[in-house]
Amino acid sequence: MDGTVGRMVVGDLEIRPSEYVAYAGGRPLRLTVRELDLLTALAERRDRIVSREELYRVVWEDQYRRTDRSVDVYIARLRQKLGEAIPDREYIHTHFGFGYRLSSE
Amino acid sequence: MDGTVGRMVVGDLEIRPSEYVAYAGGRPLRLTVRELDLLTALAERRDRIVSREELYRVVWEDQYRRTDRSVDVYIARLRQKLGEAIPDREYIHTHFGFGYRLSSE
DNA sequence: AGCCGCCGTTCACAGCCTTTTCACAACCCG
DNA sequence: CGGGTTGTGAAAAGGCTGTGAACGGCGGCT
Repeated sequence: MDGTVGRMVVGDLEIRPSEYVAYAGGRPLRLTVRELDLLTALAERRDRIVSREELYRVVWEDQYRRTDRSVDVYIARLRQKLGEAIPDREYIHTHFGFGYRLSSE
Repeated sequence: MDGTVGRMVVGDLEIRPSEYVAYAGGRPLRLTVRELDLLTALAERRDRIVSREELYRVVWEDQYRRTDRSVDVYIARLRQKLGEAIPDREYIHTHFGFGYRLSSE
């Protein structure tokens, strides 16, 4: 993935794509490469609704197939890890029929 | 739906079809796809009386049947959500026997 | 090589949200 | 008032999403 920025902050999240790390409330998250790529893609588009297709194109660098559930599965894993790190806070919102949105509020 | 514009303003409403969002008084509305499509169709024709048939053709992309109440039901839902967001203000007007009109005054 | 652990992909199915349909009340207008 | 039109809650139908689990590939280690 390219086009990344050195450092991005979304609420209590800090993402450093160039260093392949992300922090939640100061503590490092244990993310895999795909998870970090997906989180980065969302962070670069914070507060915007991003379609599954766009996410797939950017993170997987391939053409999206309507039946592919990869994005959903990785969203679930991100939610899980973010939820463990920072409870009582929803970062990733579902937009039914479109995709997802990472919120900074 | 196509032919949409990047950004439309009607009174305190702002609609951004390309981003799949609409704001009422600065706050985002929680609209479904159909609701947003219908609001967009009305906004594109603001201050004009639009027939049910035209709305159905544009939003549902299908031929309108006189007995179909879908447009009415979605108008009701839009009114509900707009009313919650901006009370004491009627945006969608009924024109008996013809259709509806979104007003900007 | 064989084993092990981790990661990415795919599948299945429950649960959820949206859309459509229906029924009846309320409304408009001649 | 009467007939057609519109408003709206509720239920049915349809489609989408969440998520645990299974599978296979890959790399590291002994």
